[in-house]
Amino acid sequence: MVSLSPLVKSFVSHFGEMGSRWGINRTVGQMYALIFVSPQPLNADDIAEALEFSRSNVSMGLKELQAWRLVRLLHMPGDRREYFEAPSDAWEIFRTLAEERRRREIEPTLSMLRSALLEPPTTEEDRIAQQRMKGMHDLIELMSTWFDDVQRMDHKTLVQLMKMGSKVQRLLEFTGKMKLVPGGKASA
Amino acid sequence: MVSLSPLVKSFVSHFGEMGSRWGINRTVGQMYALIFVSPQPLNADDIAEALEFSRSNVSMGLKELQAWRLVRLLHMPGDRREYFEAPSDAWEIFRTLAEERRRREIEPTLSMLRSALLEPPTTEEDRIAQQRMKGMHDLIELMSTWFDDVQRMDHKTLVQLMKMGSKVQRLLEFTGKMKLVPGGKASA
DNA sequence: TCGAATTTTCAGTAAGTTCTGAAATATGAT
DNA sequence: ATCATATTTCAGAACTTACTGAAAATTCGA
Repeated sequence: MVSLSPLVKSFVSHFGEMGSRWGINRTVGQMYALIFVSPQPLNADDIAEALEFSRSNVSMGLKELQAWRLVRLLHMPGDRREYFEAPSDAWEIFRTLAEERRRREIEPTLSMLRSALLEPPTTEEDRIAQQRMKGMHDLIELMSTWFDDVQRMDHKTLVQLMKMGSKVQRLLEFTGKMKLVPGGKASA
Repeated sequence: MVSLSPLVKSFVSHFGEMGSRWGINRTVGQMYALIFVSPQPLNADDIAEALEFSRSNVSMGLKELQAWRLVRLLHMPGDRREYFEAPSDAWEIFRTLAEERRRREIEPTLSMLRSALLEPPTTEEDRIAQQRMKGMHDLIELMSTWFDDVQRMDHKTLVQLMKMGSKVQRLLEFTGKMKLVPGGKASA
Protein backbone atom coordinates (compact mmCIF):
# COMPACT_ATOMS: atom_id res chain seq x y z
CA MET A 1 0.00 0.00 0.00
CA VAL A 2 2.43 2.65 -1.12
CA SER A 3 -0.15 5.26 -2.09
CA LEU A 4 -3.73 5.65 -0.94
CA SER A 5 -6.74 5.56 -3.21
CA PRO A 6 -8.75 8.81 -3.41
CA LEU A 7 -11.53 7.07 -1.52
CA VAL A 8 -9.32 6.21 1.41
CA LYS A 9 -7.60 9.57 1.23
CA SER A 10 -10.78 11.52 1.72
CA PHE A 11 -11.96 9.26 4.52
CA VAL A 12 -8.64 9.58 6.28
CA SER A 13 -8.49 13.32 5.99
CA HIS A 14 -12.06 13.80 7.15
CA PHE A 15 -11.26 11.72 10.20
CA GLY A 16 -8.25 13.84 10.87
CA GLU A 17 -10.44 16.93 10.98
CA MET A 18 -13.07 15.26 13.11
CA GLY A 19 -10.51 13.87 15.49
CA SER A 20 -9.19 17.34 16.13
CA ARG A 21 -12.65 18.58 17.11
CA TRP A 22 -12.72 15.89 19.75
CA GLY A 23 -9.81 15.39 22.08
CA ILE A 24 -7.84 13.31 19.58
CA ASN A 25 -5.27 15.06 17.44
CA ARG A 26 -5.36 15.27 13.68
CA THR A 27 -2.63 12.81 12.84
CA VAL A 28 -3.86 10.27 15.35
CA GLY A 29 -7.32 10.51 13.79
CA GLN A 30 -5.83 9.86 10.37
CA MET A 31 -3.87 6.89 11.61
CA TYR A 32 -6.98 5.41 13.08
CA ALA A 33 -8.98 5.93 9.92
CA LEU A 34 -6.28 4.25 7.87
CA ILE A 35 -6.13 1.23 10.14
CA PHE A 36 -9.90 1.05 10.19
CA VAL A 37 -10.32 0.77 6.43
CA SER A 38 -7.27 -1.36 5.83
CA PRO A 39 -7.99 -4.96 4.85
CA GLN A 40 -4.84 -6.18 6.59
CA PRO A 41 -3.23 -5.20 9.84
CA LEU A 42 -0.61 -2.49 9.37
CA ASN A 43 2.74 -1.90 10.98
CA ALA A 44 4.20 1.41 11.98
CA ASP A 45 6.26 1.75 8.82
CA ASP A 46 3.26 1.11 6.59
CA ILE A 47 1.44 3.91 8.34
CA ALA A 48 4.36 6.31 8.33
CA GLU A 49 4.85 5.73 4.64
CA ALA A 50 1.19 5.93 3.64
CA LEU A 51 0.49 9.11 5.57
CA GLU A 52 3.96 10.60 5.28
CA PHE A 53 4.39 11.09 8.99
CA SER A 54 7.63 10.62 10.82
CA ARG A 55 8.19 7.22 12.25
CA SER A 56 8.23 8.61 15.76
CA ASN A 57 4.96 10.43 15.33
CA VAL A 58 3.40 7.13 14.31
CA SER A 59 4.86 5.47 17.35
CA MET A 60 3.28 8.07 19.65
CA GLY A 61 -0.02 7.93 17.79
CA LEU A 62 -0.22 4.19 18.10
CA LYS A 63 0.40 4.47 21.81
CA GLU A 64 -2.51 6.83 22.08
CA LEU A 65 -4.81 4.65 20.01
CA GLN A 66 -3.92 1.72 22.22
CA ALA A 67 -4.65 3.79 25.30
CA TRP A 68 -8.09 4.46 23.85
CA ARG A 69 -8.39 0.75 23.12
CA LEU A 70 -9.27 1.57 19.52
CA VAL A 71 -6.62 -0.63 18.00
CA ARG A 72 -5.38 -4.08 18.80
CA LEU A 73 -1.75 -5.09 18.66
CA LEU A 74 -0.88 -8.33 16.92
CA HIS A 75 2.04 -10.18 15.38
CA MET A 76 2.41 -11.80 12.01
CA PRO A 77 4.13 -15.18 11.94
CA GLY A 78 7.79 -14.82 11.02
CA ASP A 79 7.76 -11.04 11.36
CA ARG A 80 9.13 -9.24 14.35
CA ARG A 81 7.27 -6.02 13.72
CA GLU A 82 4.13 -5.04 15.55
CA TYR A 83 0.95 -4.92 13.53
CA PHE A 84 -2.25 -3.11 14.34
CA GLU A 85 -5.83 -3.64 13.42
CA ALA A 86 -9.09 -1.99 14.41
CA PRO A 87 -12.37 -3.78 15.05
CA SER A 88 -14.50 -3.32 11.96
CA ASP A 89 -17.81 -3.51 13.78
CA ALA A 90 -19.08 0.03 14.29
CA TRP A 91 -21.04 -0.89 17.41
CA GLU A 92 -17.98 -2.26 19.06
CA ILE A 93 -16.09 0.91 18.27
CA PHE A 94 -18.86 3.03 19.60
CA ARG A 95 -19.00 1.03 22.79
CA THR A 96 -15.28 1.33 23.34
CA LEU A 97 -15.34 5.06 22.75
CA ALA A 98 -18.24 5.50 25.10
CA GLU A 99 -16.55 3.49 27.82
CA GLU A 100 -13.33 5.42 27.55
CA ARG A 101 -15.02 8.79 27.58
CA ARG A 102 -17.03 7.68 30.53
CA ARG A 103 -13.96 6.72 32.43
CA ARG A 104 -12.00 9.82 31.47
CA GLU A 105 -14.65 12.52 31.51
CA ILE A 106 -17.96 11.46 32.94
CA GLU A 107 -16.74 9.79 36.11
CA PRO A 108 -14.43 12.63 37.14
CA THR A 109 -17.22 15.11 36.47
CA LEU A 110 -19.68 13.13 38.55
CA SER A 111 -17.29 12.93 41.44
CA MET A 112 -16.53 16.63 41.27
CA LEU A 113 -20.26 17.32 41.33
CA ARG A 114 -20.88 14.92 44.17
CA SER A 115 -18.28 16.49 46.36
CA ALA A 116 -19.54 19.96 45.53
CA LEU A 117 -23.01 18.86 46.55
CA LEU A 118 -21.80 17.65 49.92
CA GLU A 119 -20.56 21.10 50.94
CA PRO A 120 -23.11 22.90 53.10
CA PRO A 121 -23.97 26.08 51.18
CA THR A 122 -22.91 29.22 53.01
CA THR A 123 -24.58 31.81 50.82
CA GLU A 124 -27.73 32.05 48.78
CA GLU A 125 -25.58 32.12 45.65
CA ASP A 126 -24.02 28.82 46.55
CA ARG A 127 -27.37 27.34 47.34
CA ILE A 128 -28.60 28.15 43.86
CA ALA A 129 -25.35 27.01 42.29
CA GLN A 130 -25.70 23.68 44.05
CA GLN A 131 -29.26 23.35 42.90
CA ARG A 132 -28.13 23.62 39.29
CA MET A 133 -25.23 21.30 39.83
CA LYS A 134 -27.66 18.81 41.27
CA GLY A 135 -29.74 18.94 38.10
CA MET A 136 -26.66 18.34 36.02
CA HIS A 137 -25.45 15.56 38.27
CA ASP A 138 -28.75 13.75 38.19
CA LEU A 139 -29.01 13.89 34.43
CA ILE A 140 -25.50 12.65 33.87
CA GLU A 141 -26.00 9.86 36.35
CA LEU A 142 -29.30 8.85 34.82
CA MET A 143 -27.80 8.67 31.36
CA SER A 144 -24.78 6.90 32.61
CA THR A 145 -26.72 4.14 34.33
CA TRP A 146 -29.08 3.84 31.42
CA PHE A 147 -26.20 3.48 29.04
CA ASP A 148 -24.62 0.80 31.17
CA ASP A 149 -27.84 -1.05 31.20
CA VAL A 150 -28.56 -0.80 27.55
CA GLN A 151 -25.07 -1.75 26.59
CA ARG A 152 -25.67 -5.15 28.06
CA MET A 153 -28.64 -5.71 25.81
CA ASP A 154 -28.60 -8.04 22.88
CA HIS A 155 -27.51 -6.34 19.65
CA LYS A 156 -30.50 -7.24 17.56
CA THR A 157 -32.93 -6.07 20.20
CA LEU A 158 -31.11 -2.81 20.57
CA VAL A 159 -31.35 -2.10 16.85
CA GLN A 160 -34.99 -3.10 16.87
CA LEU A 161 -35.62 -0.77 19.78
CA MET A 162 -33.80 2.10 18.14
CA LYS A 163 -35.72 1.60 14.94
CA MET A 164 -38.92 1.89 16.92
CA GLY A 165 -37.79 5.25 18.16
CA SER A 166 -40.51 7.13 19.92
CA LYS A 167 -43.01 4.37 19.24
CA VAL A 168 -41.74 2.79 22.45
CA GLN A 169 -43.65 5.51 24.18
CA ARG A 170 -46.96 4.13 22.95
CA LEU A 171 -45.92 0.67 23.97
CA LEU A 172 -45.07 1.94 27.40
CA GLU A 173 -48.33 3.84 27.79
CA PHE A 174 -50.29 0.85 26.63
CA THR A 175 -48.74 -1.73 28.91
CA GLY A 176 -48.73 0.73 31.76
CA LYS A 177 -52.44 1.27 31.46
CA MET A 178 -53.21 -2.42 31.06
CA LYS A 179 -50.92 -3.55 33.89
CA LEU A 180 -49.86 -6.31 31.56
CA VAL A 181 -46.20 -6.58 32.43
CA PRO A 182 -45.80 -10.08 33.85
CA GLY A 183 -43.76 -10.17 37.01
CA GLY A 184 -41.83 -7.05 36.11
CA LYS A 185 -41.33 -3.64 37.62
CA ALA A 186 -41.83 -2.05 34.23
CA SER A 187 -44.25 0.62 35.36
CA ALA A 188 -42.16 2.95 37.51
CA MET B 1 -19.89 39.03 42.70
CA VAL B 2 -16.36 40.29 43.01
CA SER B 3 -14.80 37.00 44.06
CA LEU B 4 -16.02 33.47 43.55
CA SER B 5 -16.85 31.06 46.33
CA PRO B 6 -14.66 27.95 46.50
CA LEU B 7 -17.66 25.91 45.39
CA VAL B 8 -18.12 27.90 42.22
CA LYS B 9 -14.41 28.11 41.66
CA SER B 10 -13.96 24.37 41.54
CA PHE B 11 -16.97 23.92 39.30
CA VAL B 12 -15.74 26.58 36.92
CA SER B 13 -12.25 25.22 36.72
CA HIS B 14 -13.40 21.66 36.20
CA PHE B 15 -15.53 22.85 33.33
CA GLY B 16 -12.59 24.62 31.84
CA GLU B 17 -10.66 21.38 31.77
CA MET B 18 -13.57 19.42 30.39
CA GLY B 19 -14.31 22.01 27.75
CA SER B 20 -10.80 21.71 26.44
CA ARG B 21 -11.20 17.97 25.97
CA TRP B 22 -14.15 18.69 23.74
CA GLY B 23 -13.90 21.24 20.99
CA ILE B 24 -14.56 24.17 23.34
CA ASN B 25 -11.58 26.03 24.73
CA ARG B 26 -10.73 26.30 28.36
CA THR B 27 -11.72 29.90 28.99
CA VAL B 28 -14.99 29.52 27.10
CA GLY B 29 -15.81 26.50 29.23
CA GLN B 30 -15.17 28.51 32.36
CA MET B 31 -17.33 31.37 31.17
CA TYR B 32 -20.14 28.98 30.50
CA ALA B 33 -19.84 27.33 33.88
CA LEU B 34 -19.93 30.69 35.59
CA ILE B 35 -23.02 31.81 33.74
CA PHE B 36 -24.66 28.46 34.41
CA VAL B 37 -24.35 28.64 38.18
CA SER B 38 -25.01 32.34 38.47
CA PRO B 39 -28.37 33.28 40.02
CA GLN B 40 -28.58 36.43 37.91
CA PRO B 41 -27.68 37.10 34.30
CA LEU B 42 -24.13 38.41 33.94
CA ASN B 43 -22.62 41.02 31.68
CA ALA B 44 -19.25 40.84 30.01
CA ASP B 45 -17.55 42.95 32.67
CA ASP B 46 -18.85 40.76 35.47
CA ILE B 47 -17.35 37.76 33.73
CA ALA B 48 -14.05 39.42 32.90
CA GLU B 49 -13.69 40.52 36.49
CA ALA B 50 -14.72 37.26 38.11
CA LEU B 51 -12.49 35.10 35.94
CA GLU B 52 -9.74 37.65 35.40
CA PHE B 53 -9.85 37.41 31.62
CA SER B 54 -9.38 40.32 29.28
CA ARG B 55 -12.52 42.05 28.21
CA SER B 56 -11.93 41.09 24.61
CA ASN B 57 -11.47 37.44 25.42
CA VAL B 58 -14.83 37.51 27.15
CA SER B 59 -16.38 39.14 24.14
CA MET B 60 -15.08 36.38 21.86
CA GLY B 61 -16.09 33.67 24.29
CA LEU B 62 -19.61 34.99 24.53
CA LYS B 63 -19.84 35.00 20.76
CA GLU B 64 -18.86 31.38 20.73
CA LEU B 65 -21.31 30.43 23.45
CA GLN B 66 -24.03 32.17 21.50
CA ALA B 67 -23.02 30.31 18.36
CA TRP B 68 -23.45 27.09 20.32
CA ARG B 69 -26.79 28.43 21.58
CA LEU B 70 -25.69 27.72 25.13
CA VAL B 71 -26.38 31.19 26.41
CA ARG B 72 -29.17 33.64 25.83
CA LEU B 73 -28.67 37.37 25.46
CA LEU B 74 -30.94 39.68 27.39
CA HIS B 75 -31.20 43.24 28.61
CA MET B 76 -31.88 44.66 32.01
CA PRO B 77 -34.25 47.63 32.20
CA GLY B 78 -32.31 50.89 32.35
CA ASP B 79 -28.97 49.27 31.53
CA ARG B 80 -27.41 49.36 28.11
CA ARG B 81 -25.08 46.47 28.69
CA GLU B 82 -25.77 43.01 27.37
CA TYR B 83 -26.51 40.33 29.92
CA PHE B 84 -26.26 36.60 29.47
CA GLU B 85 -27.94 33.68 31.09
CA ALA B 86 -27.89 29.94 30.52
CA PRO B 87 -30.88 27.63 30.72
CA SER B 88 -30.71 25.88 34.06
CA ASP B 89 -32.49 22.74 32.91
CA ALA B 90 -29.87 20.08 32.22
CA TRP B 91 -32.03 18.30 29.65
CA GLU B 92 -32.40 21.43 27.63
CA ILE B 93 -28.65 21.98 27.67
CA PHE B 94 -28.04 18.43 26.62
CA ARG B 95 -30.48 18.73 23.78
CA THR B 96 -28.89 21.92 22.51
CA LEU B 97 -25.43 20.42 22.66
CA ALA B 98 -26.56 17.33 20.85
CA GLU B 99 -28.24 19.35 18.13
CA GLU B 100 -25.22 21.52 17.56
CA ARG B 101 -22.81 18.64 17.44
CA ARG B 102 -25.10 16.89 15.08
CA ARG B 103 -25.17 19.83 12.74
CA ARG B 104 -21.45 20.48 12.95
CA GLU B 105 -20.00 17.00 13.09
CA ILE B 106 -22.47 14.24 12.41
CA GLU B 107 -24.10 15.63 9.30
CA PRO B 108 -20.83 16.44 7.54
CA THR B 109 -19.52 12.99 8.39
CA LEU B 110 -22.64 11.32 7.06
CA SER B 111 -22.43 13.22 3.83
CA MET B 112 -18.76 12.41 3.40
CA LEU B 113 -19.55 8.74 3.96
CA ARG B 114 -22.49 8.81 1.59
CA SER B 115 -20.48 10.26 -1.21
CA ALA B 116 -17.66 7.80 -0.57
CA LEU B 117 -20.18 4.97 -0.80
CA LEU B 118 -21.43 6.17 -4.17
CA GLU B 119 -18.01 5.73 -5.80
CA PRO B 120 -17.76 2.45 -7.64
CA PRO B 121 -14.86 0.59 -5.99
CA THR B 122 -11.96 0.03 -8.35
CA THR B 123 -9.86 -2.27 -6.21
CA GLU B 124 -10.48 -4.97 -3.67
CA GLU B 125 -9.00 -2.68 -1.03
CA ASP B 126 -11.56 -0.02 -1.81
CA ARG B 127 -14.34 -2.55 -1.78
CA ILE B 128 -13.43 -3.56 1.74
CA ALA B 129 -12.95 0.04 2.81
CA GLN B 130 -16.41 0.87 1.55
CA GLN B 131 -17.86 -2.07 3.38
CA ARG B 132 -16.51 -0.72 6.65
CA MET B 133 -17.59 2.81 5.86
CA LYS B 134 -21.05 1.44 5.21
CA GLY B 135 -21.14 -0.12 8.67
CA MET B 136 -20.12 3.17 10.19
CA HIS B 137 -22.58 5.13 8.11
CA ASP B 138 -25.48 2.89 9.02
CA LEU B 139 -24.77 3.05 12.71
CA ILE B 140 -24.44 6.81 12.76
CA GLU B 141 -27.61 7.19 10.77
CA LEU B 142 -29.50 4.80 12.99
CA MET B 143 -28.47 6.65 16.10
CA SER B 144 -29.14 9.98 14.56
CA THR B 145 -32.69 9.12 13.54
CA TRP B 146 -33.35 7.47 16.86
CA PHE B 147 -32.13 10.50 18.69
CA ASP B 148 -34.32 12.77 16.63
CA ASP B 149 -37.24 10.62 17.40
CA VAL B 150 -36.64 10.29 21.08
CA GLN B 151 -35.97 13.95 21.50
CA ARG B 152 -39.53 14.64 20.58
CA MET B 153 -40.79 12.43 23.38
CA ASP B 154 -42.37 13.77 26.51
CA HIS B 155 -39.83 14.42 29.26
CA LYS B 156 -41.43 12.32 31.93
CA THR B 157 -41.76 9.33 29.65
CA LEU B 158 -38.17 9.62 28.58
CA VAL B 159 -36.99 9.54 32.18
CA GLN B 160 -39.29 6.65 32.92
CA LEU B 161 -37.93 4.78 29.93
CA MET B 162 -34.34 5.45 30.88
CA LYS B 163 -34.98 4.28 34.39
CA MET B 164 -36.31 1.05 33.01
CA GLY B 165 -33.04 0.55 31.18
CA SER B 166 -32.73 -2.89 29.73
CA LYS B 167 -36.05 -3.95 31.15
CA VAL B 168 -37.59 -2.53 27.98
CA GLN B 169 -36.16 -5.56 26.32
CA ARG B 170 -38.51 -7.85 28.22
CA LEU B 171 -41.42 -5.60 27.44
CA LEU B 172 -40.49 -5.73 23.79
CA GLU B 173 -40.14 -9.49 23.75
CA PHE B 174 -43.44 -9.90 25.51
CA THR B 175 -45.51 -7.69 23.26
CA GLY B 176 -43.70 -8.98 20.22
CA LYS B 177 -44.67 -12.53 21.08
CA MET B 178 -48.24 -11.62 21.89
CA LYS B 179 -48.69 -9.43 18.79
CA LEU B 180 -50.28 -6.93 21.08
CA VAL B 181 -49.04 -3.70 19.59
CA PRO B 182 -52.14 -1.91 18.36
CA GLY B 183 -51.76 -0.49 14.86
CA GLY B 184 -47.99 -0.16 15.15
CA LYS B 185 -45.01 -1.48 13.26
CA ALA B 186 -43.34 -2.27 16.54
CA SER B 187 -42.15 -5.74 15.62
CA ALA B 188 -39.45 -5.14 13.03
C1' DT C 1 -25.40 65.51 16.09
C1' DC C 2 -22.33 64.70 19.68
C1' DG C 3 -20.23 62.13 23.09
C1' DA C 4 -20.05 58.67 26.60
C1' DA C 5 -20.67 53.89 27.24
C1' DT C 6 -20.28 49.50 25.39
C1' DT C 7 -18.92 46.03 22.25
C1' DT C 8 -16.11 44.22 18.50
C1' DT C 9 -12.14 43.61 15.71
C1' DC C 10 -7.59 42.59 14.89
C1' DA C 11 -2.51 42.50 14.82
C1' DG C 12 0.83 40.89 17.59
C1' DT C 13 2.43 38.02 21.21
C1' DA C 14 2.17 34.38 24.46
C1' DA C 15 1.18 29.81 25.40
C1' DG C 16 0.39 25.32 24.10
C1' DT C 17 0.59 21.33 21.04
C1' DT C 18 2.33 18.51 17.60
C1' DC C 19 5.94 16.69 14.91
C1' DT C 20 10.61 15.56 13.73
C1' DG C 21 15.31 13.61 13.73
C1' DA C 22 18.69 11.79 16.40
C1' DA C 23 19.91 9.09 20.05
C1' DA C 24 18.76 5.54 23.28
C1' DT C 25 16.69 1.36 24.28
C1' DA C 26 14.75 -3.05 23.53
C1' DT C 27 14.21 -7.46 21.12
C1' DG C 28 15.38 -11.66 19.09
C1' DA C 29 18.06 -14.46 15.86
C1' DT C 30 22.45 -16.45 15.31
C1' DA D 1 27.46 -12.03 23.39
C1' DT D 2 26.85 -9.73 19.02
C1' DC D 3 24.45 -7.71 15.51
C1' DA D 4 20.68 -6.25 12.92
C1' DT D 5 16.08 -4.88 13.29
C1' DA D 6 12.45 -2.60 15.56
C1' DT D 7 10.57 0.65 18.84
C1' DT D 8 10.64 4.46 22.09
C1' DT D 9 12.13 8.71 24.01
C1' DC D 10 13.00 13.40 24.01
C1' DA D 11 14.78 18.13 23.05
C1' DG D 12 13.84 21.46 20.15
C1' DA D 13 11.57 23.31 15.81
C1' DA D 14 7.37 24.20 13.54
C1' DC D 15 2.93 25.04 13.80
C1' DT D 16 -1.54 26.19 15.88
C1' DT D 17 -4.47 28.26 19.00
C1' DA D 18 -5.61 31.43 22.63
C1' DC D 19 -5.28 35.86 24.64
C1' DT D 20 -4.37 40.69 25.08
C1' DG D 21 -4.41 45.73 24.44
C1' DA D 22 -5.30 49.24 21.46
C1' DA D 23 -8.09 51.00 18.14
C1' DA D 24 -12.39 50.98 15.60
C1' DA D 25 -17.14 50.55 15.44
C1' DT D 26 -21.62 50.63 17.35
C1' DT D 27 -25.31 52.13 20.28
C1' DC D 28 -28.08 55.09 22.67
C1' DG D 29 -29.15 59.17 25.43
C1' DA D 30 -29.16 63.97 25.63
